[in-house]
Amino acid sequence: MSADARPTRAPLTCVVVVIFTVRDNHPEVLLITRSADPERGLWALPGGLLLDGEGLDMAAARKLVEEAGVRDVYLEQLYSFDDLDPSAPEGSVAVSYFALVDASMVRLAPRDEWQAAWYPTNELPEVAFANDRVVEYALERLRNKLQYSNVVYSLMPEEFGLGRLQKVYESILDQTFDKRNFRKRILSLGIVEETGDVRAEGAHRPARIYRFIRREPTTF
Amino acid sequence: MSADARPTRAPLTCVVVVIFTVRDNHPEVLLITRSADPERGLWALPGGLLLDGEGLDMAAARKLVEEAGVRDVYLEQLYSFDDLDPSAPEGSVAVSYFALVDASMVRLAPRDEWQAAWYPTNELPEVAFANDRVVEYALERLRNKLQYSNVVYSLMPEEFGLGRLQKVYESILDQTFDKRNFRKRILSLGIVEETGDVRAEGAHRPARIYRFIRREPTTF
DNA sequence: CCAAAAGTGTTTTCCGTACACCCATGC
DNA sequence: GCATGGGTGTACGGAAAACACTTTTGG
Repeated sequence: MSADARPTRAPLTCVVVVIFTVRDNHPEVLLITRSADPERGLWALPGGLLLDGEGLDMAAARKLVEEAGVRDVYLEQLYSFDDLDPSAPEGSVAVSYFALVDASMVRLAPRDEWQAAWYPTNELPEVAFANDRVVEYALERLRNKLQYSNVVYSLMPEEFGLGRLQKVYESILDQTFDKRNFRKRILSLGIVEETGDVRAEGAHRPARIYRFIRREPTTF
Repeated sequence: MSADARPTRAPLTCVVVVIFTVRDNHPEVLLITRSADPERGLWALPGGLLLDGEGLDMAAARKLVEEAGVRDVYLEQLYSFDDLDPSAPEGSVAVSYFALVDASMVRLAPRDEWQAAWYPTNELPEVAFANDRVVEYALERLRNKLQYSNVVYSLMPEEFGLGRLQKVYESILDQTFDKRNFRKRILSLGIVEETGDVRAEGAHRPARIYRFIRREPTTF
């Protein structure tokens, strides 16, 4: 834009997606073993270059389909990092996203060349490209987002009991809540409604089943 | 990253900076008339390509120095847009930033080739590259940020009266506050301290002068 | 003396938190 | 009958909101 001719840089731009789920009361992210250099063989977040004619959101959504087999889940742009791959001489920009998926909806594509696996966010393996920083940042954003939005819908099945919902909150925020206060808060938000059904899940009283009134992002 | 060979896209990546200030009880942004195609002659946000060896933050900070003559102000990455310049065949990614400057610190560089001017955020001229969307997004983020951080320090001079500070909050949030409640809230945050001075500003009682204890970003 | 902004406390409302017991079920 | 999670109401405390008058100055 300026008229002078200082040497400029055309960094390679790619997307990277932090796909969260909650399994076994732990927040987990999807990692993939890299099949190409650099960092071949290391675990990394799903990501890659944009296809021809593709926008950033589209590329991130495509990764979700390719790697987790899900679409129409909560997906939000996170941050653009310029320092994840110091090996790129022309510089690199990684536009990161975070996504929330219900573990029961996920279908990991069977692969010959590389593998995909869920890792608890606090027990990541060695990862390429400082991807642990990206996960950390995404987790922080997710924790904030839980406070003032309904995005948790994207981590839940269609129908669920409030106990299950509470466990998801507790897993991500890494703290426990009083059952009565939690229910009061959630119900007062008016984001869930009773289905009328109950479901027996074990050797105890069956739970009333709820669903989200709107399965789309809402800010309180 | 994948082994297949679908055609990929290497979008041009640039930075764009929304520089906010408050003048005359209005939030304003710095715009520049474009001296080059495309969109020559239209107003646009300061921005451009990265210089060789430069990171995103560095490029944004450089724009602040070049266009507003300020450094060490609050600067935060905002969002990366992929649809601001539909004319670019290879695609374009604009990494946007927002900055907060005290109007009295700004020294707009005198230019032959193009002009810079402050515009109230609600009275933007016709702008290039959908920059109005970027401004709108930045303003929203700024409004949120005011609620839970001290970033307003970057919009204020070193020393100021609480009435002046309240006006800045009111200008940006476009609402008025009760004077007593405002003062209570600010003082209880413990982010400002009295200098001990007072300053007479007009035909009324002089105001006690305060300063920010820490002129760096803090989250409440 | 008048206009203009500075400065000051109390009351009420609302929300978040703390807290303990009974219920329905499977085994 | 016992272990397990489901389900319920009340009381307290702190923060935010509502609200009106006096002070100091310049002109």
